[in-house]
Amino acid sequence: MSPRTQERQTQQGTHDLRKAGLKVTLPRLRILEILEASDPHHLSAEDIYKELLANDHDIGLATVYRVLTQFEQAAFVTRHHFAGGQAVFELDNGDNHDHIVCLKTGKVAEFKDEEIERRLQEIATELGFSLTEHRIVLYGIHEDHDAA
Amino acid sequence: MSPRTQERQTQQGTHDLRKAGLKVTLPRLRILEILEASDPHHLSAEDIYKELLANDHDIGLATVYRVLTQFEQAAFVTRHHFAGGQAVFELDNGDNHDHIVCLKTGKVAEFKDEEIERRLQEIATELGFSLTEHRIVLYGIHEDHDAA
DNA sequence: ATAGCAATTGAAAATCATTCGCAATTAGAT
DNA sequence: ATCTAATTGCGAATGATTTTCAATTGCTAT
Repeated sequence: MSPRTQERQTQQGTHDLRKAGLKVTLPRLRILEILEASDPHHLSAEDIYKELLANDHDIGLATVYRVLTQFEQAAFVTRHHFAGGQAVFELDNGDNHDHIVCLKTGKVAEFKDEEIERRLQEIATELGFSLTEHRIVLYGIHEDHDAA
Repeated sequence: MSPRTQERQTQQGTHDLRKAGLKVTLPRLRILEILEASDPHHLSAEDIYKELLANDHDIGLATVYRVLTQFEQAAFVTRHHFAGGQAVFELDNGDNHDHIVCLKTGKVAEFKDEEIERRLQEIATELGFSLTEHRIVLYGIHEDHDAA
């Protein structure tokens, strides 16, 4: 990552944090940077914690969880509970895409489809709901799964 | 529940268990019965455990978890991780429907839609996946949420 | 029916992910 | 520079689920 990019991201992060009414602290900036650098991958709190340690940043796991929860409330990130275990987080670019997970490799791909969105909206309305959000996760086998 | 219905269900359960290569035990039959009786509601392991106790069946919570996991592998039940906390289970009737959850009341409604299914199939194929299953959860506010 | 063995169970301890309590630190307003 | 509320780190606590292990039970071959 170029120093230029780093700088721009940090400024961006500072701006986002202020907008959300969160103090600009090193842990928050660092976590934002890690999320940005990993985009569009999905990281668990533990992943982020390890990445912080690997960069000699002594930030506690509890703080990572707290910050991620705040980021979620501020709509910076989205929390997913795919299969089993721990939640994963990804930067929310506002496009609210959906996911397809390979059952062999665990790899996650993303997609977004107008037809689906429109139809889900209709369905919710038919059932008497005002739709707030949706989560779609497809599970399947990617064709390249055994091509090493 | 009539004795007749009870009997039929138990026989059915016995049959299902045998087919799945599971020994026919009282805990497994009782848990199956509770799932059948509650259909189509979603029960947590704890819910089932409490229901068992309420009926004077001394079955441990660990057993409930073990049995539910076995039932999931045998495709008798589906495990869901809606918002927060504990997993919930429901009998799998083979129709693989989807869910919409009210954010106010937590109530869950179900739906199934051909158009959605068809389109998801297409999307998976376009992305190079062979689709195994899908999970859709809509979150919204039901219009009757504040009508007491 | 009955003995034998593997599968199953209950209870308690262990584990895993996540949250909380609290004293020490820090960002940002005055 | 000062003050104060927000934030952090650490360890303990929590909640859900899993594991361990000895005791029990279902099924299979007498």
